[in-house]
Amino acid sequence: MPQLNGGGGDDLGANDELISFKDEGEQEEKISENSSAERDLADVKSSLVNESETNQNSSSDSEAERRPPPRSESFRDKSRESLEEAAKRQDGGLFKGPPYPGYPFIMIPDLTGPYLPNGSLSPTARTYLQMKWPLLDVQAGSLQSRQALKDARSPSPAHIVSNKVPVVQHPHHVHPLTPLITYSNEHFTPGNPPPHLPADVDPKTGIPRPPHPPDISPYYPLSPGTVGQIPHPLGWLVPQQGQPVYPITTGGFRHPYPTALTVNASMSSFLSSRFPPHMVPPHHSLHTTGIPHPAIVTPTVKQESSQNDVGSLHSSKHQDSKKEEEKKKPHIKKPLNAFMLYMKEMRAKVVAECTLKESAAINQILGRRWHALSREEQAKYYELARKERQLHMQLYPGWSARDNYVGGYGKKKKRKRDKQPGETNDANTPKKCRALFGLDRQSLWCKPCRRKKKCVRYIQGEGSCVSPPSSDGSLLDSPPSSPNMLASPTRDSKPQTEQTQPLSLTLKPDPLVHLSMMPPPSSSIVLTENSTSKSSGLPASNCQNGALDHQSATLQQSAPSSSLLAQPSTSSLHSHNSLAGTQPQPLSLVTKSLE
DNA sequence: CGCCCTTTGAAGCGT
DNA sequence: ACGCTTCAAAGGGCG
Repeated sequence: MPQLNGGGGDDLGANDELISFKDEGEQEEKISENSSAERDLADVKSSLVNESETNQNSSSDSEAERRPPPRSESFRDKSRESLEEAAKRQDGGLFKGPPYPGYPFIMIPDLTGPYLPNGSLSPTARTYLQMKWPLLDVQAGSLQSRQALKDARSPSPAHIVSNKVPVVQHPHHVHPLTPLITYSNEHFTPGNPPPHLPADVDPKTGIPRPPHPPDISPYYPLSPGTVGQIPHPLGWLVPQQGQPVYPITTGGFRHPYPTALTVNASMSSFLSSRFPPHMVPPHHSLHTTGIPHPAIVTPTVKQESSQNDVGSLHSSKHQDSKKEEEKKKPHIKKPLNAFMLYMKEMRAKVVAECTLKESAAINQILGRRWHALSREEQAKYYELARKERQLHMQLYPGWSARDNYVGGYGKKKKRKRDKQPGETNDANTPKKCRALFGLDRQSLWCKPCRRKKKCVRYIQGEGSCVSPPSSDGSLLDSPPSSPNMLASPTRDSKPQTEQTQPLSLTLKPDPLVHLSMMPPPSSSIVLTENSTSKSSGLPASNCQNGALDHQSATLQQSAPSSSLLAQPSTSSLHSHNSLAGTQPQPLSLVTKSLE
């Protein structure tokens, strides 16, 4: 998808979002209404204002409503199933669940509406939201240098991006640092405005904002009390006091982080939100080279672009010195993309809801959820990601993803797995044995997998890589994350925002589901997830999956995979339904053979 | 200790 | 232009 982006992704922007949406929802768009991309985005963004309403309709909200009682603690105790299975089971409960009283993080309403007690926003909240989107008025100014670079490399019209972001509908005066401000204040500002900030004055209008009600949570997780605890939100941001969020290393970059930026309160708040206070080193007396910011990691992994090193690093010819230098260089991480932001935000919730802690499993769940998100919801994250990139760009003008790219020769390759390109993406591509069967069922793994403990790739007919007896569902809903399987279908079925966003929408069609889900769309999710969860035949996940009727769930679960794989189209949905009813056969792997 | 797993998206690299 | 690869987060699993 990203490739589609004509700009090459440099544009930071809207394009990406649009495209991604387009791609993912290609069918959807055709089916539903092929509103122009621009319009979509615009709508999405403008609609964000009324997010509360939207959210209420969204599955998430309903999910919230349906959130079952506290999860059972048993999950962990159970024999550990495959990540996938675990994910599925856990996933079942993800969408449900009442607000967690003790939950450490506060989520912003618009994004996490579903998790709000009532799924509704207080008037204030709305106000807050309304102020959210005036962001994209990015002033090319500070970005120019960097963007110039980018432009040089790629034709992508960064400037256009900044200007074009439809979101710009805000009439407000734009502060030079607007991007940051909006980014931070409006997007990330915690419910409690930073102490240093004059109450809540709208940077643009100068009019004091209504204080954010406590219930309004920051976009990014932020410990409720932490804000106050932090002497100065900027503490770690401001050079004098500490380190910029995206610290600028002495020698790291040609253009040190603009003072203005550092001073920018909003920025700080953003940063603090982006990188929650708890992440901030307790002592704000961080030296400039310190690595207080999560984005900057002590370079175990050195940064390669020597060009970044300014004089500070005497490009000594000695390796030792080089190493030292390298060590000195902070590792500036890539800005988080939309999904990463989403994960970051939601992971805690997922973890909280499920006892499951394995990131792999959780990520699977998150991946599904991501697909289940409505465009609007995703748009938010895309937008955030865009800003993130912008911010990152501003902070590290000279930084390039290349700096962290270790694919080159002689580089310590961090290569993880030798997965075939598109392996995960390929709908046809089965899950890896480990993912499929889990550690507990290694007997089912294919030989290579067993030997290596690491699944190379599922080979049809090979070894015992057979679809799990009852766990059929596993495969099927197995990482629907695989775009082909779920993503596209999902999108297809997903009619725009209004529609609920059950995890695997494709699975929804089940008549049963409809019946039960009539009221709140979310219910569908519940069903699906339940089905999946129980697919393994394991006890319901502790993630509160009990709600669903097991039988229906069971039926459902088996079918989807086949339908999905065979036909990742809306039609599949229906077929699947029928199938589900009549033929509860585990097709997980079988499907593959079909192809 | 360090990589793997897992997810999506962005971006670099190679052809 | 296209496709593949790497890296972002995260934390348990595993050699």
